[in-house]
Amino acid sequence: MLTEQGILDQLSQAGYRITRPRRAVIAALLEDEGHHSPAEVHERALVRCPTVGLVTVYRTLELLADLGLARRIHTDDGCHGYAGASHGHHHHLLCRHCGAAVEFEGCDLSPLFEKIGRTTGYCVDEHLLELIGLCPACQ
Amino acid sequence: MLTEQGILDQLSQAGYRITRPRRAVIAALLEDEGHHSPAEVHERALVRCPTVGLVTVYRTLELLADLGLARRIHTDDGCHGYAGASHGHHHHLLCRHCGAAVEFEGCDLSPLFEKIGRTTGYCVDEHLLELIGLCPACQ
DNA sequence: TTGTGTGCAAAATCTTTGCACTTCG
DNA sequence: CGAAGTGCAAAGATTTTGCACACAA
Repeated sequence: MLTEQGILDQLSQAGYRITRPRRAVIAALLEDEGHHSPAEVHERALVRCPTVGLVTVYRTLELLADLGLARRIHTDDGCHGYAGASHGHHHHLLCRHCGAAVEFEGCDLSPLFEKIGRTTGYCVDEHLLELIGLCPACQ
Repeated sequence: MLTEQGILDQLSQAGYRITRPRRAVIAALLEDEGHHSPAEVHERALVRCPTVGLVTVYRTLELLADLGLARRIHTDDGCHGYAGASHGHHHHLLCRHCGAAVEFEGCDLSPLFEKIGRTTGYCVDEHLLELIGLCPACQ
């Protein structure tokens, strides 16, 4: 799990400045394990830095994601969500009928990636997995 | 694989009307294996129904997705993409740098699905897997 | 014929950009 | 001090909604 301090260090090492708005965004992002829209992150960040603008939140989230310090999350409800980079590698399980979404973890696809990598020459380091089925209530 | 005719039948059975714009959207969606933004689907649909509006594309895609006849796909580039419902079994390997896409097969995720099914109570019968990495040329 | 479906235009969101001012280093 | 970072306002892009007309069934 990447801590706030760890992220700040990496930002700094990458040549970016540590500012109050950035601290606030990072803290807001790490506040819980969920993923949040830029607007939600902004709302939380305001608590720590009352002057921070939504624009800065967008820019900071993009920066963090590009540096691998945060992750972009995509779900049916609200695309463009972000989560701390190390908040588990979870995927979504969707109910085709009622649309309920559940997160799950523990997918170990490394063997598959290696196999694919050998076959295609690609260096696979990221993936998107979405499962679709029927939830218990809809079966 | 759900065919255009199959989708039309199901729409009809569900009490929805078969119209030219809807046919055009469905055909556009099934035209290839990829997933596309509403705007892309619209552009393709225009070939078959020159009067179809973007709004109708949005509404039709939403309807199809709700009925399970199309799927919403989320990726980093362009959220809100849609694909034919049965295209779930074609997987893509994308190069993050040059965008090259390769298809691959032979993913055997059944053990994972069973495990997830036991844990969550869901009956998993479809999935979307997308791998992202660097192609040999870009490494 | 009837009411679902459609297109248009406009509204509501969401995201990005330009620019002068701040502030970290 | 100098350049990166910020906030504001405005522009762009995307998605939704209201409404009168069109057309499947």
